[in-house]
Amino acid sequence: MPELPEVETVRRSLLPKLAGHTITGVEIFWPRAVRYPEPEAFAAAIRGRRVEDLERRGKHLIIHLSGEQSLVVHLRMTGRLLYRDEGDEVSPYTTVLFHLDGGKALHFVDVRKFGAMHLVCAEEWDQVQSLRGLGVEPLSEEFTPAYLAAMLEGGRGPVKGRLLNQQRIAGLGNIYADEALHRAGIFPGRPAGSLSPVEVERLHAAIREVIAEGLAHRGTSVRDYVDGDGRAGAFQERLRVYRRTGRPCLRCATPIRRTVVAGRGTFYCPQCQEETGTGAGPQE
DNA sequence: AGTAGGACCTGGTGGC
DNA sequence: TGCCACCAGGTCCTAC
Repeated sequence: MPELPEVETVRRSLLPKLAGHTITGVEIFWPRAVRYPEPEAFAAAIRGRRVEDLERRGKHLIIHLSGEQSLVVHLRMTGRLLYRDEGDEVSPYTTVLFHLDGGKALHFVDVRKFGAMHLVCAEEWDQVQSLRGLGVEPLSEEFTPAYLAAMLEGGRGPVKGRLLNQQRIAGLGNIYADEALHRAGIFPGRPAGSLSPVEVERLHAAIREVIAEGLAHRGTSVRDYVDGDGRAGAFQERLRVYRRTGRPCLRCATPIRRTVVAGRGTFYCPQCQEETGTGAGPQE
């Protein structure tokens, strides 16, 4: 689920609720969800810690705790972090349950069980492999057209593959990559290095635009995603290609197609996103 | 170097 | 209606 806008929405919804709570205990129902340290050590180390702040990096949610420890959570495909009352129903898909003071609890619910968490101090940061060498944040000042151009330069593989590479840009996933490429009028399978400077500019603007709009609508709820209160997002109503196979392109009415690019289901408009890449771009 | 393919899990959906 | 492939928003590992 969670790409950057979804994880950021979870962060914003949880911060005012979690901040100040002390973790009084933890129940681990699916030990593999706890990647570091070992589950027993994890449980012992997290008990008594107070939540100080919540940060996001790429698709990671980082819960900063007292005592210089941080809980790094990755929701992967179906993970949900839910702030609940103690005694509320616990879903059978709950992998880890944190008990909080004040009669509250934080449930990590994850149907597909791909979600993972690490409890690390500053020196152990490298234990979280997916945080190592993470690329730039797409809404940061570092992410410029020149950065995007350098990132795509010389690439013979599909441009979409580069957009999904977290070492280059942190936080883009399958939905927002497809949406950005459609808005920029670029076929996802085009070789990364084949984009003209004008196309790179358009793609840069489109990436920032879809991420910002996704955030403004509190994320995309296609299936599982909800924020820390269990509320769905609304950006799915504004998707222009993702999961719209056969339905008319909102720009030119050509039926949207599905294909596979970089191993991922990929949606595009064959009219607005020409495979040959003439550079003509989307026609208004 | 970079990319493709399988693995990790389980449930929902589209097509027959 | 019912069944069953196929598909799923992410990342990691291995093999080319």
